[in-house]
Amino acid sequence: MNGSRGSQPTIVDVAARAGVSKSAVSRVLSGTGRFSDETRERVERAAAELGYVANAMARGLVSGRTHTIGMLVRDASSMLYTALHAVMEQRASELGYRVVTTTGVGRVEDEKSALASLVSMRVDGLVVCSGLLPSADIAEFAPRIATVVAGRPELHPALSSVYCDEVDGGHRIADAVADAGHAVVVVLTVPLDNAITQHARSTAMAGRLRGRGVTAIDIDASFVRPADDIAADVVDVMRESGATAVMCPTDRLMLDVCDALAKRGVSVPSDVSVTGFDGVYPLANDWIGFTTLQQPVDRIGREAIDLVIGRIDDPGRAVEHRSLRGTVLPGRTLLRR
Amino acid sequence: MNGSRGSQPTIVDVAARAGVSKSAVSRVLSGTGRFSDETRERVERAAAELGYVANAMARGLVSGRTHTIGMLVRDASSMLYTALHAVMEQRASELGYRVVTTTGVGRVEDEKSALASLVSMRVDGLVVCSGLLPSADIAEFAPRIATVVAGRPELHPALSSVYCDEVDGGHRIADAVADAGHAVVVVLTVPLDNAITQHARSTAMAGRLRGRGVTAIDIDASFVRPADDIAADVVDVMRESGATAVMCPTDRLMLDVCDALAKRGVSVPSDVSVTGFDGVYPLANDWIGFTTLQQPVDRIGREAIDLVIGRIDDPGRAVEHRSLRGTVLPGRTLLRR
DNA sequence: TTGAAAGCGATACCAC
DNA sequence: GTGGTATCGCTTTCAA
Repeated sequence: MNGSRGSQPTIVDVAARAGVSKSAVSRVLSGTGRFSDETRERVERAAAELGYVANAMARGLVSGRTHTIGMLVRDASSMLYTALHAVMEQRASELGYRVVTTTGVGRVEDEKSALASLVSMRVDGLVVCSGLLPSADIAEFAPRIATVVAGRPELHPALSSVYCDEVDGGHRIADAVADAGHAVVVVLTVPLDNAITQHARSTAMAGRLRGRGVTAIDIDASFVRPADDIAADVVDVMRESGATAVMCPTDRLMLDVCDALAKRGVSVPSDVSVTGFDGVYPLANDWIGFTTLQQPVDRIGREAIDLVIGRIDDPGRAVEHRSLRGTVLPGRTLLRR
Repeated sequence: MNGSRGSQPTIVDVAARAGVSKSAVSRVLSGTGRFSDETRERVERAAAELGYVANAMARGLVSGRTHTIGMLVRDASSMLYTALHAVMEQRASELGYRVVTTTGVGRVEDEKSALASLVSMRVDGLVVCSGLLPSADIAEFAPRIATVVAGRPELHPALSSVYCDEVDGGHRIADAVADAGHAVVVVLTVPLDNAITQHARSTAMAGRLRGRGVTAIDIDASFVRPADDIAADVVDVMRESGATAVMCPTDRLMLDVCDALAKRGVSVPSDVSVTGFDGVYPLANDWIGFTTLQQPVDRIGREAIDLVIGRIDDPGRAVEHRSLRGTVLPGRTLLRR
């Protein structure tokens, strides 16, 4: 069967065309073993003429390696994951690996199946970037596949991880607010089961504020709540308490809240100061001017890849947890009182 | 060999544990053929106990189908591709397909190899989302794999495509500027070889302006030029010509230009009106207030998936080109003169 | 140096 | 219903 119909040419087609055995083709194309220049030339020409692309499945099936790292992201439209994705892709390619990405579409079940799908592809390593999936579901595969959790604090004993120090970050941005002289501050908090990272940072913010004698008022910012409802609460609380600042667990929510506040006649920052968290392009930009905590996304992504590949090369390597500190990105949305 | 070491359990391990043949396991797990309840129960239990995940490579090798759609994106950090990605993932999962994504890291060579890597995985279909890769490189695989180009006008006779009507979009946003009474307008133009889409839209903008008697002044906005240099040119041209508006080929560039202009003491929109193109979250947001042309990303993504899957199911299906119209998203950055 | 043959893990078609 | 067996496309011994 030659490539005349729909199917892809195989190594046998190339061998026939080149007039050599399929073993020879395999050696030439994978650059292993010995072969004459003549053989090499014939094989390469035949392969090119046929538009031959090796079947990674067959190859992986026998070699047991795919040179591929699977990346699970929570939400393809989140700028943070998107930024991580870009960094990892870059770093992996420097190290001779390919990255394939899958995502759940928001529900835990989907993420589980997305992860299983990566496992079924027998990727050499796994990088999980999702604050949603429970540790246990990830750890299940860790004994068999090099696995690293990126972007969330994950202290499971079987999983390595690289993440932004959420507590430190929450403290720093809270310090910025306290330093600016705000005495009553609204903190939008996210429940633990919504997103581990966001819960951690909002808790840290509120804690630090209180530790500094600032009155911190929590408002529930569960994912199910429309930003508009949250903004309504913020307005009410501001009226009752005289709060002068609002701290958000993400830049994204910050944007929605600013928008909703504006529609209720409350303008940022003249009526109220607002801070965010994440600090990823494009929202982290002077012109937009968000005051936020910038996560060290470049380092997180790069080190995550280095960690997985390290474990691929040496499965016995010890589990590591790397906590990286972010920095406050000053902007126009936080005013001195 | 059981799963005690690093390797994953196979169908043989499951069969042994369940005390049945591997054929039986295959039938139960894939739900095809007949089997008794007793068999099913034993197999399912054994599989669960072993944490068995079928090897997609072995499966794909024999079945010839992977139920996977490969998506090539230009740049994982571009918001437009990111938005497309999310929509496609969603739609594909509704239709029982998995999406795996790879990206080049900016260079054509990388994109070619990313594409080849998708082909080597023998994905059932291919969606190419990149304004960078030349048609010929994509078309090469089209006879063998269902291929659709999304997000760029692609009229190659072997490739189906879905895209935003760039010319219409350029006209509409230019009309908005002309309608607002601007008589001299700067258009940031991108060369054809930088990005086909951006070239098309900027050309359309300038053309329409001139057609309406507006003076359009082109400024080169090649990718290699820093936004700051572009902004410097804009300031010079404004001074010489009295231009009152700047049209950008993307929201992203618009953001950078606004920023650079602000740093030169030119504020938007009081000193100069600015428009963008793309209209994707998070920049398309009332609070940020960009006046831009919003691409119909949801429809593009959805229809791209429907097209590939259509061609997977029926390879003989005719090539289609769907041009979808965008809409002007009014904002605060375009002022009446 | 080269080719023949034995798998890799799953499916599908076979008799039983 | 069930279990053997050929097969998918490739890498990898092992002889020649």
